[in-house]
Amino acid sequence: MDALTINEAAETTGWSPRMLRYVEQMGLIAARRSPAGYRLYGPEELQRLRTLRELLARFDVGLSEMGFASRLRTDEELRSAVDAWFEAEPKRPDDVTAADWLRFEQEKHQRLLEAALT
Amino acid sequence: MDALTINEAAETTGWSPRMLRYVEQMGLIAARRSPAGYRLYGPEELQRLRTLRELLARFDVGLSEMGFASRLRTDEELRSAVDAWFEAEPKRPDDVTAADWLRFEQEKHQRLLEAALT
DNA sequence: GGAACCTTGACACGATCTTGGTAACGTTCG
DNA sequence: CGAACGTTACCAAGATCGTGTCAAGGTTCC
Repeated sequence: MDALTINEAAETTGWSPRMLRYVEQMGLIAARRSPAGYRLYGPEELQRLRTLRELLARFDVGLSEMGFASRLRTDEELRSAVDAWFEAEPKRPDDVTAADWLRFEQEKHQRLLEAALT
Repeated sequence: MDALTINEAAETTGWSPRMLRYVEQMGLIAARRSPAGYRLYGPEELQRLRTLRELLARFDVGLSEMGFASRLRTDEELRSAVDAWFEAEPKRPDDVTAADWLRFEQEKHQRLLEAALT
């Protein structure tokens, strides 16, 4: 049975148990639970936890920022609102047509992608 | 001459002057400057400022989170690192092929889109 | 049954973020 | 020139983040 309990997981990942719960609360890595409610970390989660640490350190990113990134990819409405805002960069009127067409194409693929993943 | 100074811009957008400077510092909306260094807000910026307010309020998002979203789309290395991390969701090996192909297609369009906007 | 674990919830503290205010100084314009 | 406005730089009150710790109680297992 290859699943570690929270203290063991903390041991091998470098996070504190407290932080593992926090990471879960941020919606980033939710361990599955034993029948009694104990968190169980499999190899997948352990690896992701280590990778997450590297990522945060390397780019000086915070957990809450990763939490937001997570929101961006689960909340479709938020994502498109944010995308729309950024895409409204100062542009001359003629840029619109081509760019908008491309955007439509991209979003079509996006929808296909999401449909394929459900 | 249709450009407002910072206090006027604050008036019509609902931001405080202090916050307009802060928004700029977050890398979200930089007004152009007069020869003397005064910030000048054109209709584009004013509209974006209003939209930004709505967005933040509607989704309960903070400026720093939008700042991070901005980082995500300018720092290519960061973006791919974050994407990679999220894509490493628990998935069975067979899910990969179709989804990955679609993702490739989507990214191709993304690149085209970015090229078209520069 | 008791030691050693797990759970959630709370309090706490330093660091950082948000936002306003003020000071010191340059610009615009009647 | 002087009033009204802009700039940056700094201080400060309150909120949030990251993290530890502790309490009250359930689980595991010898």
